[in-house]
Amino acid sequence: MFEIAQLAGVSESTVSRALSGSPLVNENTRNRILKIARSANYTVNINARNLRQKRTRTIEVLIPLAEYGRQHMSDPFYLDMLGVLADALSERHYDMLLTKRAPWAKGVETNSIQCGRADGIIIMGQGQDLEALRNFTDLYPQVVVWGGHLREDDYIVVGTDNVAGGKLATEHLMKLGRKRIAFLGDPAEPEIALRQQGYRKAFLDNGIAVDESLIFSAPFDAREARASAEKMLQSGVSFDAIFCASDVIAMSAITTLRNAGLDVPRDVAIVGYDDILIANSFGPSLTTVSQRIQEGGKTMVELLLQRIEGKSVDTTLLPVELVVRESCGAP
Amino acid sequence: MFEIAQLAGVSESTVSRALSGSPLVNENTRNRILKIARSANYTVNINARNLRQKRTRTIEVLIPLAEYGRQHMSDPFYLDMLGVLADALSERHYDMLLTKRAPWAKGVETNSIQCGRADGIIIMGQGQDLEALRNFTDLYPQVVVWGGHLREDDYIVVGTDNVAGGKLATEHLMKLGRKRIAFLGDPAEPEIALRQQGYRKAFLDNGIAVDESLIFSAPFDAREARASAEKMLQSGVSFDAIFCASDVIAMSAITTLRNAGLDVPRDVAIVGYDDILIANSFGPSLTTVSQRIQEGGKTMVELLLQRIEGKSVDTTLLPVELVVRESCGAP
DNA sequence: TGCGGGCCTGCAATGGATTTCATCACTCAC
DNA sequence: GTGAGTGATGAAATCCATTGCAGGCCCGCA
Repeated sequence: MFEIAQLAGVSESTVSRALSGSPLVNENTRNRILKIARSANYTVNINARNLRQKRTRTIEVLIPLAEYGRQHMSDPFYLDMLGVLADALSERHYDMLLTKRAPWAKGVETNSIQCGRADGIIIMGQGQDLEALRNFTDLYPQVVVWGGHLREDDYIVVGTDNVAGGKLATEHLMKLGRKRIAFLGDPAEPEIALRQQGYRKAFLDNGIAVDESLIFSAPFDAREARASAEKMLQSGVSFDAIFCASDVIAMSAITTLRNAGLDVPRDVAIVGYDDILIANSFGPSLTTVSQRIQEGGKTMVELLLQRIEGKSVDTTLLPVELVVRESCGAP
Repeated sequence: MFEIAQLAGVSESTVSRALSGSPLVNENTRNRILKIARSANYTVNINARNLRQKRTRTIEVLIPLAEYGRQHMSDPFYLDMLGVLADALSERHYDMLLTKRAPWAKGVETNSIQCGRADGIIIMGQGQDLEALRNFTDLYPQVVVWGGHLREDDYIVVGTDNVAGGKLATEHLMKLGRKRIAFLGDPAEPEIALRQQGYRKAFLDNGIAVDESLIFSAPFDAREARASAEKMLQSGVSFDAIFCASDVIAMSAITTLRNAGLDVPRDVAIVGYDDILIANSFGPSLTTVSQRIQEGGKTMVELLLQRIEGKSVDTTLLPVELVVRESCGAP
């Protein structure tokens, strides 16, 4: 920067101001400096700037990513969300640091906010350890969490109204005349538990008793969705519809049922949750509860940046909506 | 850090050395300092460190991510790769900066290497503008590219032997006795072009003329794969097998064919490319050419770090292998 | 002529760690 | 007893940009 200052015949202060678009510098001076900087192929050093300004314009995003060792598949939902977040952040000139491990995990001695690597964190999903999350957000409030709305958590949560979503999906199947509607999903994940709650609510509100044998909620995640669907079949329990807690689960279920010679949706109707893009691309396409990924991602970024600026911010509950994607899935 | 030094009764130099694990500091002193630092909840400021050391222990990863505006879907292949990269990088104590836009794109005035944000860049896919990529890597050699092996490019490329892979896939279909094997994929992407080359080679090497009407290579990408498969059907060209340039395309094709009442693989056998995890989870599962995502991701990280350390490094060609995932797809 | 402002610009302090070089206390060998 | 060698620590320079404050200049107005 000193050299640029020399070339332009001004001080470093002026160069700095010119490059950062400060209104304190004269129009002509600025243009001259900009031209010189460009021709010298000069860029300000981000680290020096971060150090001085005590902020990094970087947001950490925490995502459960595929684990190849154990052949664990991560849900394409995250890929969609990542795309939206990348757009929303870059629009506001923020960078995105991607991480798999939670800052409170064992072996992680510090976190990116504390050590000045990021200004805030977006956490995708509450995960299983709700208390660790709560402790962390108590210490570092510059956090937004995607997930379900549990009691009075004091961190900012963005996500759909999972109970309403679960109810919506289930009632949709009821309206189709389905009598034995099963639930498939792992309630260890808070969001899924809420969706299951919505499923139950649909029955209760319609004066029907919940048949517990129809709730398949043994612990599993997407990677085992297919196996679980097979277990459903083998269990001998009869059903004519399934509310699947995610689109990936729904797609697995459809495949499994079809392989078993069943007709979807004639024999068994399916509804999913998420509305991920890939579900459109091959099918059969789904009726699904939209997670409003676009809206949700943008909202998370907005709220986080507001909180970073010190504004007080409230948790956001996104309204749910049932969408039908293309033709051949459940009607 | 000054405060920690005070508490421990030593100088800042010593604290710094103790915290960074320098052998120059006495065992006892180190432990004392570590204990104090922990109890004071102190962490070194990353930006100051980066500034001083002129390196960030951060790698930028460039990925074509989903674009919701135009409903563009990004291939789950990238999600798998992201997981592997995240592991490989964190194992070596590197962070991952995720970006959608190429540093040479319009409106991007600088790049992360130049401004000190990252030590190197991993670029997923050569994309369409080969020259821009070449110019960029000429200026900044700390780059590894995932993609196809084109002539004598001087940047480091990691990827499977796409020609061999294409040939392998095609010959597999030939061995199954298929006579009219189609190709589906967009050769605008260099990797795909090479796979198509392999497809042609399979015919030539077996003394069969290539039927150009079987090559469906109109420009499109994964988002339109389904539409393209439909066009194939409507074209009236008869075929009894398809070599699809990616698993996503293959899955779309399978769906489309089945919706049209065809039996896969009896009427039409399918082979894909990538071996993505999600393909196992719902199906029908695929015969596919493995991209060795795990191996490839690790290799990219290794080579990049070596180059950053100044070692001279060579492009790596991963051998191809045909894998069959589960039961119900093409045999 | 003198004074209050407005507009630019420069000086110098600042942010927080790393690292070179010097120092100092000791030991050991000759 | 002296010099070399070793191990641990500290002082101070360095990385590079930002910013509060002070100052210079010009203008208008009294």
